[in-house]
Amino acid sequence: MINVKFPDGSVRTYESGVSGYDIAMSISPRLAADVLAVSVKKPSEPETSRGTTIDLTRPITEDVEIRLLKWDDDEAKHVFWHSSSHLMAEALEALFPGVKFGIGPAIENGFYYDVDMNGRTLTDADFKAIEDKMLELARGKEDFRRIEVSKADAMAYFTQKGDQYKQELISELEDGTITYYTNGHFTDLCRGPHLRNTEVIKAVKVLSLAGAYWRGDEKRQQLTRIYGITFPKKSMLDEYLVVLEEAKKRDHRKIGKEMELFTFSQRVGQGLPLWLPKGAALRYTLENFLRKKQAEYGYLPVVTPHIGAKDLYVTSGHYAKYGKDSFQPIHTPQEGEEFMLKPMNCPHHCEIYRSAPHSYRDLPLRYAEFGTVYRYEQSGELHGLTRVRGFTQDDAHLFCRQDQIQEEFEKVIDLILYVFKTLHFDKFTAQVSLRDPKNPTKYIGSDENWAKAEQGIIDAAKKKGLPFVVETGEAAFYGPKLDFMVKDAIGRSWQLGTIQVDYNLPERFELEYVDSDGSRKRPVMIHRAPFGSLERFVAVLLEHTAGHLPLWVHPEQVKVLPVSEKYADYAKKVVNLLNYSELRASIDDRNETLGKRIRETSLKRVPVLVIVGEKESADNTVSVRRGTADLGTMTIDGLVAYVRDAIAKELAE
RNA sequence: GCCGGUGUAGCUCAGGGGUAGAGCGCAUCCUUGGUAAGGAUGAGGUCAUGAGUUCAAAUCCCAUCACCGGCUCCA
Repeated sequence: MINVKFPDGSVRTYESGVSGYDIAMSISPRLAADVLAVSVKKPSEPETSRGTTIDLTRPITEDVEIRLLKWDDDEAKHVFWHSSSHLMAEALEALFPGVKFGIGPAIENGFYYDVDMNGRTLTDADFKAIEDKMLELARGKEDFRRIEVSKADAMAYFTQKGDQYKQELISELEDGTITYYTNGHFTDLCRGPHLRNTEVIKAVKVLSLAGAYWRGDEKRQQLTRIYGITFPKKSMLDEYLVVLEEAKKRDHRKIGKEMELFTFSQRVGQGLPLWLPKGAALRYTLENFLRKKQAEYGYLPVVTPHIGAKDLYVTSGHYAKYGKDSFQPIHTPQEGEEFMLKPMNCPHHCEIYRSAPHSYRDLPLRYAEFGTVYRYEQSGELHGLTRVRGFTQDDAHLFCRQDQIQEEFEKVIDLILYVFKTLHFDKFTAQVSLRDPKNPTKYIGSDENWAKAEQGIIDAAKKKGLPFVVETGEAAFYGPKLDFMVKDAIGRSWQLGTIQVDYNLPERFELEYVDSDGSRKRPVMIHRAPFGSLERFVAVLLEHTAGHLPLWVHPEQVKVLPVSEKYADYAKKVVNLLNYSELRASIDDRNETLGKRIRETSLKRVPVLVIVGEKESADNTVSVRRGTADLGTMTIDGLVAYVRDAIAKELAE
């Protein structure tokens, strides 16, 4: 007999070998019908462990804590979608005999399977057939059966089947640990866990196709990745599709067009954004906000040119690393003279540091620049404002002594958190990016410097109490990073703020300061950018707010609507007074009905609407509306005070 | 760069082997309005670009370019 402890603390006793499904049934058949998988945690596992998810049908043979997982648990969804990928594979095999399979995992929303179609091209037109087949198979109530196999048998099976991808995977597994899962006519190499059977899969949608390199290696075969999603209820699928549609409405490319913030021109070139007047206003507001804050933090603004001699980047090491994949050198009438468009600001800032000798007393020095840089991103990578070929970093480089790193680093974290907080980015992830020890040629600098830098970042993040995830192999080639990642409307993660500790560029540029004992020492460099880039930051800000920007950054804070053209002069006077008070206001005196102009102003997401007519012009007042709320009549001074106060409140939050 | 898709008016899109449509926007006129779409008239397109098939191509084929979804990459 074994003891099974439930999340509410109660304990029940069962025969050894009881399954999760049996346990659920023993409580209620209704529960058993809803349970998709079970999580078990052995007493030996640490307190923090979430337990291990296993098949509902697996025998449990020792005392455990269990959680019966239903759809609302992420672990259950994961099992559901993983099983769905097997169901899709079965459908694919039925529809396209001879198809070979790579891997087919669950993802955050749904699942995919990578398949080799033997040269056949799948298109959207095939989706319906795949969905129908999946539903047909699901209705057949196929059990998922777990089978343990020997490595030799597994290899023999997939060799006979001619699936080289599975053979490769098996070759890397240890004998005795290999399992199959079979549903219907489809058997897959798989660790599981899976659903009991396919019957619970009631709604199926094949979403999209993509090419995906086998094992993520662009030198290897490209497989067809088929994305799909499934649900236990048809209505859930419908809801999901609505949510997807809604998310698309928050796409910054769409909002940017609607709000007239930025555009692209094929003539100017791919990935080179053109900022329209309103977009420029938004950018300037963000820049000035940060300029002011950075001044408080002791940053010194510098300005450097958009190009630099090629040798500058040879010195920094960037040329060796990225030279081939960059915009190529600019030639001059002078034979052999070459310049590069600057792909980053650090080498220029290093040269500024070198322009004069420095005492230990001068440090830290914090050079800040909104530096526009140009990177020849692969064409397939370009994406709205989030990935472009010309962009402006809110860059700064801090040169400090070894004993100052910790404090400087923490102050940078404070600054970034301040920026994020002010703009209500509360759902960011802090990510510590370390080098990949298996791939040392990707990096420059000594092991010792790397170890120091990596430890410094981790210590600082811990000291600030910042929860972070560690990603190995994500470091820059000259140093580790602490990145602040934020998701866009459809869940893609983008790096915004970044802090990097760098022992390598100071060495390559032979930067020095004179220490208290008169000896020459090497400063440490911290690269940092709270926004990351203005372009990407604006993009993510637009998606987060769906374009309903905070008043303080909004490029069009107030729109003044005269009731009829008789009051246009008064309206202009109001606009002038607002502009004079440094508020961004404009008039809409088009020959349209008031109702229509109100509608359009609202649709354009202008936060404050001011309406003036006979009454207002007679007694020097305005009628104010914020969104859909009528704020009544105020004096013009009262309006200025109101808007200023609203802005101050936003900035203080 | 790779896989798949898309490209028709400023925007959103319909159409489709016999030389082009809607709504919105824009212009002009009427209307002079009180809190989410007033009316009329009009301008605007080498149907992304280039080559091909055809008596005839915006439509079919190919290439190129750009964009979209992924993959790879991201100093």
